[in-house]
Amino acid sequence: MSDDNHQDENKLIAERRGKLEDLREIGNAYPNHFKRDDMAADLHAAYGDKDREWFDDNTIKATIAGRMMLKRVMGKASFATLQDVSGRMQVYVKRDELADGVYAQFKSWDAGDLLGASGRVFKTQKGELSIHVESIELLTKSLRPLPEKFHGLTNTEQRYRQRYVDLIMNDEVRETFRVRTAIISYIRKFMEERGFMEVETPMMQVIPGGAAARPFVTHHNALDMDLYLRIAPELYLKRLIVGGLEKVFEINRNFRNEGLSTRHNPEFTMIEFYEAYATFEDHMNLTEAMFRGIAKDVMGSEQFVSQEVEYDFSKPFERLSVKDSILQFNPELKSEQLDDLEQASAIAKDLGIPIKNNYGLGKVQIEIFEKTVEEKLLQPTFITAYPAEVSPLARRNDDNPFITDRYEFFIGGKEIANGFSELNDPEDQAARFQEQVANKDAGDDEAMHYDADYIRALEYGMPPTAGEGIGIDRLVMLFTNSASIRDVLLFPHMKPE
RNA sequence: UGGCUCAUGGCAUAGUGGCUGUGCAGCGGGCUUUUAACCCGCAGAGAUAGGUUCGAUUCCUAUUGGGCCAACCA
Repeated sequence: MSDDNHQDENKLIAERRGKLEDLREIGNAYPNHFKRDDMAADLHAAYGDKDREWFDDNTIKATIAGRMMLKRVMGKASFATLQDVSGRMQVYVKRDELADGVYAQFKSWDAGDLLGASGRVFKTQKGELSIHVESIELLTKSLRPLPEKFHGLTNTEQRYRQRYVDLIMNDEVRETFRVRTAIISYIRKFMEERGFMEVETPMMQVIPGGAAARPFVTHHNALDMDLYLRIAPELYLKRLIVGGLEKVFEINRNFRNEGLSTRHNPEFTMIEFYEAYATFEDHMNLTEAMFRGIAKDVMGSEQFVSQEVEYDFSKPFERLSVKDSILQFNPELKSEQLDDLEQASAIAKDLGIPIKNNYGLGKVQIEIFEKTVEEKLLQPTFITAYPAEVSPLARRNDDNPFITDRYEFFIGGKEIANGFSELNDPEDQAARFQEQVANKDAGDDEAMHYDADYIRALEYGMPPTAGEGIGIDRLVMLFTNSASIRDVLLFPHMKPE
């Protein structure tokens, strides 16, 4: 910003600073004594349907507080609109009904100032529920001008950088985050009702595990050692299963040192849960119940539209294996082609997928799946039978060791969840870690580390267990009809100004 | 990281190779039921750095920041 701009901005702020100076001379410029009794939404709910005459016979006193969003001065009387967290309430202020000098002060107050007002509830000639003010005071002076009152704040960058202004100006943004919190609250209750225990496991890990992703590195000074911000809590939660907690979940942030997009933020929220003596099929059912419950109990309907896709969660969610889904969306392909590494690799290359030498058949199949199927899975779909090669923590299928008892869950063409029956064979797990280490040595910096303590834990015996992780941000995007993950994060990651 | 695109008063927008308009907000004045209140007057602006040009906010290049797409991933 240029010096000129800076000066001009200061003109508006300087005007308000001058007003603040005057306030300081009168007394306490930042009072803290005001007690509010009423919320805007409660008053609307209680009296919104009364007609004008009703208030002649019923004197309702109300005391509200909030930010002045609109102000209309008409000589010796004025209207203003105060906004609190619940909504808006109009106040009517008359010079001759206030203490001496208060109306003159009111006229000097600016949009954005925080006010406290008390008076009688009434309806205006046009029928708007309002408060006929008997006393009003300034609670906090706002030094910076609000955005334009009709169009609000639309500049995307400023909305994200100064979310506080976005929240002041845009009702739908407040609503999105209210829904986000309601969904998380619902999920927490959903899990607790089923006997799951909420736990907290390390965010800073010596060995980052539980997913294939690049971690952030930080340093512990006293111990003089590098630590990794977790990419997933998985291996710690499964240690708790070994410890006998049997049903655990954690809702918290993961950190991945990858690119940003409309679906990716470096820190994002996941729920992971693990349940002893359950199978991946139990968890597909659990997931289905959870999503249906969110639609019904949080959003109010099993039928809704998000990003121009119509959903009806009263219908059962589809289940389809990786291979069958590829065949369904690529009708020209034959099953046998997908079972042969050379033929499958040729198909992938035709699709423009770069195939590395160390790719096995399973990896090639997944590449084909991601290229040709994933974005087309608009309706809720569990894709099952993931190859073991790309599932280093999942239990092998009893009938077909090439695949695992694993699924991913897709809605709107986006992966929302990933779950499987857990690999609890310590020797198989050790071998799979070795494969990951070999991949890492071959240059795959997203391959997993060998976690010897995790193997030791498995050697004590982890009961047959199933587990799942759900990306909360994407889930919230679905239900709030948000196109970008930034719209469901209060403070999305931005480069410094 | 690559492609496309955007950057004008506090906010929202328009136009232009030759003194940048408009609305809201602000300041002064008027107005005792308005609601994006209204009426009169005033003040305030082209991200940064270069280049082309008599002259650049406008054209070109680079930089910075944003958005979308692609890549990585969830």
